[in-house]
Amino acid sequence: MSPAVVVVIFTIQHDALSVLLIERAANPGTGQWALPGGILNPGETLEEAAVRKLEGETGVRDVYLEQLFTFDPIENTGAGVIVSYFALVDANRARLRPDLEWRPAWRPVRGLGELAFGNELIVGVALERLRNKLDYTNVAYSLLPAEFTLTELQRVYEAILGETMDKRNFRRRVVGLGVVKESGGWRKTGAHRPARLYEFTSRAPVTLG
Amino acid sequence: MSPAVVVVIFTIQHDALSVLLIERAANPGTGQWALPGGILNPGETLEEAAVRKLEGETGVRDVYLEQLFTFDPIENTGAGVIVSYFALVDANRARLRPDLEWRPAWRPVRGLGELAFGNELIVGVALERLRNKLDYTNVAYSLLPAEFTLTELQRVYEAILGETMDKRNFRRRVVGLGVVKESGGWRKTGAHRPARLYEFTSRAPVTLG
DNA sequence: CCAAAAGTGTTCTGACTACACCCATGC
DNA sequence: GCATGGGTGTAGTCAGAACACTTTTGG
Repeated sequence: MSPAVVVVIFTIQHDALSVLLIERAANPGTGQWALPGGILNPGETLEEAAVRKLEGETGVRDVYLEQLFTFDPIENTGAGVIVSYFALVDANRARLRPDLEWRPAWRPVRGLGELAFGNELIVGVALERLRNKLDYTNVAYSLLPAEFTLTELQRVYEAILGETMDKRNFRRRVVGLGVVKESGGWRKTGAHRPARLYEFTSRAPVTLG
Repeated sequence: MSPAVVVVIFTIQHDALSVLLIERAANPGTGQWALPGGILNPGETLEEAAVRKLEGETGVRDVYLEQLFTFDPIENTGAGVIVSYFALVDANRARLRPDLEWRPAWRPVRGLGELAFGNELIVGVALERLRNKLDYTNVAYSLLPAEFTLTELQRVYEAILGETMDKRNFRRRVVGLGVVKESGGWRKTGAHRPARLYEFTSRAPVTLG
C-alpha cells in the first residue's frame, strides 16, 4: 500500500499558536477536522509530497519543514504507513484555499479536542518537538516576516511555550546567542515611541550553543 | 509496496561503540555489509517488526528502542519506504545467530566505511541522535547489566561521545542528576580495592533536568 | 496628562570546568 | 614493594533567573 504524508502546519495567529486543519465536506469523515495530507504521487519523494501539501494548502514554500514520526497504517483508509511532517509558516504570507470538499482553517492548539483519525496525537507530538526545538534552534524564523520587534518575537515564544517570560532575560538571550540581530530599521506602532526592528541572523535552520 | 524496517543496534564492545551488521552471503548484495532489516509481516505494526528483527538477531527484548527516521524507497529493492529504528543492547546479553545466508557481527562505528544501500547514512543519523540523547536522558541503562561501576559507565559515555571526561565531574553529574544510584554491592576486580556498584535509578527511558 | 509599550542593569544562584593526590588490594 | 585502578574536594567561570523603573509617543 502506498504511504501517506500528513503535515502539521503551525502558525501564530492573534498571539495564539494555531494549526491548519481541514473540515471534510465529503466522505469519508464528513464534518470532521483532520490534518492536511494524502497519498504520494508516483515518483515523488516523501519530502516532495510534504512540500506539495504545504504549498497546496498555504501557498508558501521555503519554510521550516521537518519529518516528525511515522505511524502505522489506519484501518480502512486504503493507505499505508503515515509519514508525518511539521512546518512553521508566517500567517501573513499564507493564503488558505477553501474549496467544495475541503474547508481549511487555522485552529488554536489550546483546547483542540479530538480530530479525525486520532490526528490530535500527531499534533501533540509536533507540539512537543516544536517546544524542544525552540530552546536550542532558530526555528522561529519561519513564523515571522523578515523584520520584527523583539516584543513580537517574545510573544511568539510565549505562545508556543505557553508561559510568560521576563523581557530583559529574553532579549539578552536571543541577541546574545546570535538568534537575531538589529536590522537597522524602526517601526512606529500606536501610542508609544518607535521600536527597533530585528532580523534573524540566519534564515535557515541553525542549532545554537 | 510494503514498507521495510531497518534497525541500528548499538552495543559497547571492548570499550568501543559498535553496531550490528550483516554480511550478505546471498543476493542481492553478496559480500556487502548492511543493517538488519526486512519487510513487515502481514498484520504487524512497525514497532513489532523492529522488535522482531532485534530479537531475531540478538535474542534480547525489553531494551531501548526508538524510531529514528523514514527514508524514501530504494530503487530495485521491491520494498517501500524504509522506517529506521535504533536500539541499545548489552553485548553480554546478546547472542548473535549466524546462518548460511546471513553473517551478523559487531563492527566498531569508528572507521565503518561504506555499507550496502548507503546504510552508513542511517548509522550516522542514529549516532548523532544517540549522542544527543546521552546528554539529557538515561538511555545508557540499556547498554549495561543491572550493576556496574561508575568507571564502567564512564567508559560507555566516552566510547559513545568519542572524548574523555574528568572522573570527578562525571561522577558528580550522573549521581547528582539521579541517573544512577548506589546498589549497595561491591565488586573485586583484579589488583585493587573493591569498587562500589551502582544501578540505574530507572530502567525505563527518562528525560532528565 | 494619561495610557501604552519599549527599553534598560544588577544580583544571586546553580551548573560546569579544570585540576592532583591518596589508598586498598593482589601479585 | 609496586602496579593497578577507585575514590575524593575546591576554586573559578558562566549562564540563567529574579526583579522595577524610565522614556517616548499619540490621543
